Amino acid sequence: METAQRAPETIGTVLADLNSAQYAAVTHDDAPLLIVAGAGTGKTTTLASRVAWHISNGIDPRRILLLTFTRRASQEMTKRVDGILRRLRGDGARGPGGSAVWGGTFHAMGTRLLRLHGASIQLDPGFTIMDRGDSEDLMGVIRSQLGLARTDRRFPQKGTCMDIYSRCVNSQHPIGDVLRSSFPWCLEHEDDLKRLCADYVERKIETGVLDYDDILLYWLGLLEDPAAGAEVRKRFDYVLVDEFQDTNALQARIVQLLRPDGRGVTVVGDDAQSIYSFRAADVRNILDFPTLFDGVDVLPLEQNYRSTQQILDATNRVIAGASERLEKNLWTAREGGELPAVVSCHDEDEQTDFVIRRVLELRETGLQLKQQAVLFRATHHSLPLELELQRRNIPYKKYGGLKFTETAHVKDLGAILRLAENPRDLSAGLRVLTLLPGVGPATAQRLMEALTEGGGDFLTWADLPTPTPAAKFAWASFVPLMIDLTRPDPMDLSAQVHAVREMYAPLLERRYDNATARLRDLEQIERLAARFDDRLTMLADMALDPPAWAEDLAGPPVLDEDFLILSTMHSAKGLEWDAVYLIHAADGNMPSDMATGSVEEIEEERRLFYVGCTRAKDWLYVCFPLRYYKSPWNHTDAHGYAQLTRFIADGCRDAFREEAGGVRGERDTDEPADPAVSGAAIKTRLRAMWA
DNA sequence: CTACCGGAACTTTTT
DNA sequence: GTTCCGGTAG
Repeated sequence: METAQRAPETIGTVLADLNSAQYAAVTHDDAPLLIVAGAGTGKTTTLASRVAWHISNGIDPRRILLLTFTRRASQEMTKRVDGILRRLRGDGARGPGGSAVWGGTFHAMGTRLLRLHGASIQLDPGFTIMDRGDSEDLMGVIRSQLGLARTDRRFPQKGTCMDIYSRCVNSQHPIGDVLRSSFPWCLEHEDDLKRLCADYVERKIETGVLDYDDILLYWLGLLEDPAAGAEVRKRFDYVLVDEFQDTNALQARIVQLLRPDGRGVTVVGDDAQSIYSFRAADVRNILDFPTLFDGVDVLPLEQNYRSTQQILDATNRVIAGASERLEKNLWTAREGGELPAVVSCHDEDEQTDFVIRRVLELRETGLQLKQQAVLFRATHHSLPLELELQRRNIPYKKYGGLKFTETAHVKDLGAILRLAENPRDLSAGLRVLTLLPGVGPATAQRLMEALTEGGGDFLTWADLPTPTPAAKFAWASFVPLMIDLTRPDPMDLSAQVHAVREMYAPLLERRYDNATARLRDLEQIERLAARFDDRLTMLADMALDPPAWAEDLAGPPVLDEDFLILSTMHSAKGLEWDAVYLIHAADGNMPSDMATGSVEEIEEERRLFYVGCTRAKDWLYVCFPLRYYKSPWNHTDAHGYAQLTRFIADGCRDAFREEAGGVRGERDTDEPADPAVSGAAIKTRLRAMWA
């Protein structure tokens, strides 16, 4: 507990912990700055210190905009900044207004700015936000309304349509180019896709709804507007961007227009870790940053504080195969260590066995479960492992994959609140209405039209006869609820959620199994609602930050709780663990068969694999099953043989040691004969002696 | 027009 | 296992 009074420190002593490269980056002047931060080089420390540096120079924190990739990253950053500021003030207690910095994701900050300034570009600041699933649903509705659902020449599914649309917007390329480069199998539908996207756009405009991409688009629009742009620019002296390698064309343009001369702009990133091009992120943004402004300085951070020499050697070899890169020579002072291992397993079950066995062995030596992580390419890759962990009562937590805010019951509740907030919101309305028994797409459509004609007043519905006999009962409680939620004197937010819950509970029970668990989630949301100032803010947070909601819904963390981490490699970005297990590292999964169409795609897979490997501090296990039982959906006993990922097989296999995943024979050979023992390994063993 | 059934086709990564 | 489509009963 930091409650003791301490003497105030100077910024100089605080920065004394930094190495010279970090120090130079932190104290760099206001010229535009690109920090090329290799994996594990203290990027977060550096960026947080730079923010603190600005503040210690007398800059008002509210004039600093700090854009991060996830809220987890932004919280971490804010925590560090606050920590430094406390040291400077000399108080141990929590200081006031610590997080006055504008910090968050592009989407979260864009939303905040659009609420403040949207009116000046004819955007109703009361807009509601569709998450990815809502957008797909709307796309699906239009898709069938336009008659594109007929089956004779199968039209791309709503999710694919959404991908195509989003890709066009984010890359700012015409649909023809996008189809040719990324969705060649959809080329024959180009004209229909155009109609579909055009309609989708119209619907969003008519209904006062923004999707993820719109947030960036309107933000850019705000900046391009002479009057509004000037207002927004006036707010910030400093703009710092984390993970710049994963920004897209729109985001780069936004940064540029926020500070047209580049002064006060700092971006941090690692081109070797660019892994979001499927979301239209463009490595060129970081490679070409030096040409974005005049007088850009580039500072590399090359000392890795994370991994042992042995692991770093291996990961440097993995990335050496990449084509175009910003020059970096990562080195570490953490000499020695255990060679990372390539673990060949007979089949998937053996892989599961191996991981669990080794995880438990390391735990025996004192390494907590949460210091170990299992990483994989696709969310479903972890399913067998999850089953086995459950069976054996080993706690785990999974990042990436299905979010709680994407589960049907949470979405239903959110849609009811969204409809109350914005009665024109079509995706919310159709979702809510078709929840009522006896109401299908057609009736829902009709009711939404009536509501819109009635100016969005839910009394319109009260005057209507019951839409269909089957809906009688639900309709009688639903309409009064909506009227109640839109009263001029609103109840407090928890009470609103409570009211929604009361109406929705019987529908939920009728519709889904394990209703009790789902109802518990909704109770949890009722409690969470108290945190928010208003409904609009809560809904935006739900849409823009699903992971945080997943954590919150999982309940308050138990203090001494320990759990194994499971994560997609994408979600593992920016994190680190003592021991890392990459599973399914076989060609076909890594690189994924879906992503071997072009050299660029394969290169991105290589970087993804690199990101996975570089999460490891002391132990790295790259596992792959030799034998796959194919086609999980048709239950034949067909199987195929797999090979180790080409990213190791092609030329850096000697940076790894070989290990067999089976139990037989590897017991004795594997134990501590290894002469090179890292500091961490010694600590672990020391601890284990008294465990 | 909705609810439900069967067959067919599809399964990457996420703000 | 899922989603999507078309057919059919009420």
